[in-house]
Amino acid sequence: MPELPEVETIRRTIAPAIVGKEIVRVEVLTPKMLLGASPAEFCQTLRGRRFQTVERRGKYLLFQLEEVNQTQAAKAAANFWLIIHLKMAGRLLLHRTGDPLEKHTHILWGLADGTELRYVDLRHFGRVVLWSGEQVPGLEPGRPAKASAAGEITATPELVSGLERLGPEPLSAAFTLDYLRAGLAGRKGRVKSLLLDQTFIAGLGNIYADEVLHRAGIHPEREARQLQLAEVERLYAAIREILTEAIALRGTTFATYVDGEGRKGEFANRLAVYGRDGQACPRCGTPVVRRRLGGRSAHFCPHCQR
DNA sequence: AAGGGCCCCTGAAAGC
DNA sequence: TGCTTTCAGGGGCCCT
Repeated sequence: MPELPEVETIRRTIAPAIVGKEIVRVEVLTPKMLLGASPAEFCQTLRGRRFQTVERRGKYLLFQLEEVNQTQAAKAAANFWLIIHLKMAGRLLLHRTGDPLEKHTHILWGLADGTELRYVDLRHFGRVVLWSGEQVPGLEPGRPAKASAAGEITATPELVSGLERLGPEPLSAAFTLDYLRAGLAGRKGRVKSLLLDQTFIAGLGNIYADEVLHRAGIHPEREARQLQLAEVERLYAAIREILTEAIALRGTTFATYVDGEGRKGEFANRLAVYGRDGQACPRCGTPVVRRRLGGRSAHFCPHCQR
């Protein structure tokens, strides 16, 4: 379940190991993970290019590519991006070329220095898109951008349209108390459902939504528009605090998550409610409750969260 | 607008 | 003990 802190940790561990390095070999072992290009197009386009930047937007990873030894004209003509969403169980791992292949390895990028970036995904839910365009859609943290004109390779809308429609980055200046207040006002849905809505805020998933609501002392089933200003202020602070702390601890390993170096995240030790149903709330000792909400499990303290 | 259900998929855990 | 069923979940999509 990589959410914003896990994806950011992966970005930070992967980036220094691949930026500036040329891709000399690409293998697609599971074609269905690819959108927008055939395996042959995918491999051919990536070979001979170099990772230029690695960015994150919400739970998406965005790899900008540049051609090795290209002229300025060629540079302008073909700007490619690799867009990856890890969904439930996707992992990006750094290996030496020739290391034994882990089960559920789907894509390999062999680099010129003998290292290899691997996409591994037990659930096969994640997707990888090759995107051609001057700019990648939705990159600005504040407002969704319109898609730039695509080149000869057209990405399948599914993944890219999700990227385009993302709401603001919760740790950016674009995510203000006023934005949160205005967004909650008038919404009849439950506050937790809204926190999980990626078009409202980018990057929260089930774990951090539950943790944020616990820190803010707000019941997940509260109607969004009924929150008082003091509660919205607590919610706003909790979102930024929890995400910042989780990034500092390199994310949460609950089941399968590891970063690019194979390391687990340490925020699991800090979880107050998620996965702790029946155990004592760290604040008041009341047993944590788990309840089905919108097809997902919600964990909360019935005493602290009203 | 918002909620429910379905789907993708595998492996762990629970049920029989 | 061993086979079968259930469940977990990000998010797109469809239907009401």
